[in-house]
This record gives sequence, C-alpha cells and structure tokens, in this order.
Amino acid sequence: MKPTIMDVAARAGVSKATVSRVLNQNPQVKGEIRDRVLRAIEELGYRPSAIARNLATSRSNVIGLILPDITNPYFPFIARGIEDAAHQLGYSLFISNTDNDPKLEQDYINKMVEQQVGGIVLISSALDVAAVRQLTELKTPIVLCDRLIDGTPFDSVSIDNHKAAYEAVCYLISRGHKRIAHLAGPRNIQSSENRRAGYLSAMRDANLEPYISTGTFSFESGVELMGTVIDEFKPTALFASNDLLALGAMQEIIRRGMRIPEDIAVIGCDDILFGKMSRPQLSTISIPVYQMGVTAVQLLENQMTGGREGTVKKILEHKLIHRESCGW
Amino acid sequence: MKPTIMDVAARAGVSKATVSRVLNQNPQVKGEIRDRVLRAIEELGYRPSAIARNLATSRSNVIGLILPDITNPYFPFIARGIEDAAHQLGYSLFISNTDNDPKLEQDYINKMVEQQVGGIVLISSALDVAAVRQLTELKTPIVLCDRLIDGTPFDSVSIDNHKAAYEAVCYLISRGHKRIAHLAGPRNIQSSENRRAGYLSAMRDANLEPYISTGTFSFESGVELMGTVIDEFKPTALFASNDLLALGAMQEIIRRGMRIPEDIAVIGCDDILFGKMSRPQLSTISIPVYQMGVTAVQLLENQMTGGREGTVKKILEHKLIHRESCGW
DNA sequence: CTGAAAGCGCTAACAA
DNA sequence: TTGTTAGCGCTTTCAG
Repeated sequence: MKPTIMDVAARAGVSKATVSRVLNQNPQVKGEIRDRVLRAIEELGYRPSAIARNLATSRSNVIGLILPDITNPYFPFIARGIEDAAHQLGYSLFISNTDNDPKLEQDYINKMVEQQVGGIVLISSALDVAAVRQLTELKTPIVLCDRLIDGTPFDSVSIDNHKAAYEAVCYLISRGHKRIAHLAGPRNIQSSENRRAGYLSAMRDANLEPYISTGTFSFESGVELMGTVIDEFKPTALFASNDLLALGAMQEIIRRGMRIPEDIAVIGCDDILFGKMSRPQLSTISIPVYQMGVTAVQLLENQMTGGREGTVKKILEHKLIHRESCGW
Repeated sequence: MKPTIMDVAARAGVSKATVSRVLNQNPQVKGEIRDRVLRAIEELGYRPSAIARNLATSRSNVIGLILPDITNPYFPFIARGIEDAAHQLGYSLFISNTDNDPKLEQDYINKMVEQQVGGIVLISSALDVAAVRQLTELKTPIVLCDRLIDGTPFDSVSIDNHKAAYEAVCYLISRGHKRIAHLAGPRNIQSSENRRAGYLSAMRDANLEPYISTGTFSFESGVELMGTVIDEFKPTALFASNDLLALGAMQEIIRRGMRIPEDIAVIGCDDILFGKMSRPQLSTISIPVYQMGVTAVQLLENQMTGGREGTVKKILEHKLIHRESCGW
C-alpha cells in the first residue's frame, strides 16, 4: 500500500501531528525534527492524500468547469484561461461537456457537488427555472461564464454582446453597405439573442431593412443557411453571430462563384483561430476569451474565500478586428 | 452546513448504516424503510460526499487527463472521447495542460496522484528517463495516448505513424510527383519522428531525393518554413507532419501566387476540423482521435479493475482522406 | 515545541 | 433485515 502519514511518523520517530505540521509549513517545528520528517517523507516516497485532507478540513482544492463542447473551437481558450488560473491558485480542475443539454448540465452539476468541488464555473446551456432555483439553494459557489442566465443571482463574466453586434453592423454600414443580412444562433442562448437584438437595433437606427436567418452555431449551419439568404435577400454584407457560421457562409458564397468582399462582405464574432487562416481572412469581433476564463476563476476564488458582497457581473471589452473579408 | 448521512439517518429514524445501504443500492433493505430514507434524502436535499466515500472505500471514481494544450485543434476530440468514456463508466475527469513542458507534466502527475485519481491518461511531452522510472514505481495506473514513450511498460493507444506517413508519400508518388518535400514536427515527439522516418522510407524506396524542413506543430511554423522550402527545393508536392503545418504552408504558397494543387500538391496529417473548411480543402491522414480517447479509458478501466496481464499496446487504423489540395 | 485524541462523512465487517 | 463499531488518512484543538 501507499505509505500514510502514520508510516512517516513512525519512520521519523514522531507523532503524526508533527508530520502534519511540517506538511502544512507550520513554522513551530524545530529544524532538526523537521529535517527528520522531511527525510522520512523522501525515503518513503510519501504523498499526502488530498481527499483525506479535504475530508478533515472540509474544504476542497478542486473546482469544476462545465461547458457545452470542448470540440467547438470557441471554448478551448476559455478553458485554458480557467485552467491556468485554477492551477495558479492551487486548484485542480474537473471538466464536463454538456452538448448543450440542460439535463446533462444539471447532472454534471450534481456530480460535481458530490465530488465536493469548492466551486463551479458554468458555461450554461440555459437551465430551466426549476433548475436555477435548485442551484441557488446550493451552497457551492457558482460563476457564470460567457453565457449568462437572465434574472439569476450568480456572479458572472461576459462581454456586451448587444453592443458588439451593434458595432459590427455599424462598421458594415460605414463601409457603404445597406443590404446587410444576419445569420443568427440558437434562440435559447442569451449571447446569441443579444447579438440578434444588437443587429436589429443597428439596422433600425440606420433605417435599413433587416433580414435574419436562424440556425445553430456551426459551420454546416452557415453553409446551409447562406444559400437561401443570397437567393431571398441578395445581401452585399453579412454579419454572422459567430465565426463558425461566418466561415460556413463564406464557403457557400465562394461555391456560388461570388467574391468576398467584392460581392458580399462578411464579419463574424468570436475570433476563433481559423478566422486568421481562412481565405479571405475573416473580419470579426474579438472576445477576450482567455481573460474571461481567468476572470471567472477570480470571481469564484472570491466567493470561496468568503469575500462576497452582492452579485458581481463583469463585462469585458471586445474589439473589432478588420481583416480581408470586409475589404481593404 | 450541508446535511450528512447522520442527518438523513436521524430524520428517517434509522441508523446511518441503513442509509448507506440504500445509497449503495443494497437490495436487502425493506421497501418501507427504503422509502422513508429516500424521502428523508429528498427533503433534506442530501448529497453523499464522494470524497468521504472514497476515503472509506479507498478507491476513487476520478481519472485524470494530462495533455499538451487543449487549445491545439488536434486535442479537443481526443479529450472528448476520453471524457465521454469516463463519464460513461461513472468517472469524473481532471484535466491539465502541460504546454509540452516535461517538468509541468511531472508536477501535474504528482498533483493527480495526491488527488487520489484512480488512473491517468497521459498524452506525454516526453518525460526524461528518471521521470519515467518514478512513474513506473507509482501504483497509479497510467495509459499513454497518442504519443508514446519508447521502451516504457505502460499500456498505450496510438496509430502507426510510420505507416501513415509512408502511405501519404506513396499516394503523392502515385499521382506522379517526384519532388516531394516534408515539413516535420519537433524531434522529441515520437509520432513526429515516426512520420519523418516514414517519409524517408517511402522516398528511399522510390529512389527519390528527400528534403526535410523541421519546425513545430504550428500554423506559424508552416508559413515560415514553406518559403525556404520553395526557394531551395522547388517541390511539386508537400507532405506536412500535421494539418496545422500544412495549412500554414498553403497560406504561404498562395501568398506567393502559386496554385494548389497545380503547382504544389499538399497533404497533411491529423484531419482537424479546419482541413474541411480551408480553401482548397486539405487532403490528410485521418486519425480516429475520438476513438483513441475512448480506447485509452477502456485500457485504464481494465488496469483499475485489476484485469491486467502484460502490457497492451493498441494500434488504431488511420485513413487517407483525398480532398482538393491533391488534385481531382 | 510536540503528543494525544477527537473528529471529517462514509463504508464494511460483525452482531443482533 | 438493521444497528454497532471500527476504521479510511489527515487536521486540529487541547494538554503537557
């Protein structure tokens, strides 16, 4: 069996309390004894059991991350931010993918609570009201990241999606476009809804006729929807709710022998890796995803260490990135 | 405080042993009592503590995943496979990114061992000999995934990289190419080395002059190296060690006004998402990444549940995918 | 400065 | 079928 604290104590000729003290950097252990203990630890290859420690202290050095799908190129950078910040603070990280299934999301939250995580970063797929109520009663701290849930008391971090969309559309308008279509994401995701609303505001303010086609946040969806958009609306510009949609749309545009940006200018949102690699390169709204992850963990840490006064809702700054798909 | 098993026992008017029994689906609890307990659990919103349970049973229902960088588009699908398989079997999953730093890798392994994980799936960044020795002495089961380490006694799953590269090159040769260059990955990663060797074998067998340029597994590296390759070697075809390199190379080829595949045909390896989205679409060697993750967990589960006879080294099948970048 | 002892929440014999 | 009682490995008073 793995050596326990008792083995170390025996080998060092001290009590386990003393071993525990040196393990926890307690300064009031005499140098000589400390050395003896350290040596015993070394010789036995002893590793303290984190779970025993957690049980004893009833606090946990692990946090959980629940997200839709790590396979979607938007999320890995958030996850990296979260993980780096977590490790930085000495936490280990659980991860679970929900595939946008609220039921699964709920299951994973429960599972993590059972695992006694100290807190959870949640990139939510819109739980229903009942589920949210249940969450609120949990004593486990929760921070919403990227995707918010309306009227919810949780700390959160995101960007101003309405404003981001508004700016993207204004940008297109400023370049002379009047027929600007929008490829929207799922209606039950708040960031998607807000971008849609931002698009509509901008079009209304400019007195332009809006045209929206709704799909999922995927490349395939972009390909599929864009054909109809072109046929029905004949746009000269497109604002897609995320880059995957934009990239799909671009593929369809090109397949039809039209040029980007000459015939149709395209701007997306998210700034995923492949916007830089595509041809033409994709203009987009850059979201500080990594920073968002880091911030989420900071908020969580705050709650976990008790420093909580009221709900904190952080809004990070986005940035419009001009690339080839909008002209030179 | 959160309710404990004692609270439930008290509320249901039974002993905690009985509560424990219904928690563990022990069949020998009378229906009536079971119902009472279940109700008490419900009413208190009781959730059993997984860590207390782990301490008591001295087994763990969590496994760990250590990988280079979830932000690299190659890894998320492996991670998904691992996570899905893990949850399927009732395990929770820890995750850590090493950024290809062997030192960090070692740290995270230790941390996971302290967290009492039941096993570790390791996508390794080539630990040194000493580190491997230390691992071997660990009682924690380890499965190597995707990236193997020579002369190591761990179970593993990967593809035959040598063969994959060999086939890619033969494919190019069969299409009439003679000047075939290779963009290679880091020399300390085994899969990269094997692909390089596979390239060399194929070229030698065909009596062709090889040309290799070595970089990292990144898009930027592809862009950077390709210029020199073109100037020095004037290839008509390129085999890149992974898709990111291939995509970078394609960008540089196009920037120079050359055409793909007419002037230079390109084939990569990995089959990442964006090979399908690029223009032209990228030919590649498809690796069953998701399946690889699933298999890794199965091997781990096997070890954890004691069923271990000898070392198992699984080799999965790859597949050549023909797309536009190699012609029609 | 160090040791003894009482838990942390749960499981698993062993009794009853 | 259910209750009693030791632990699991560690931390943390409280004495000494």
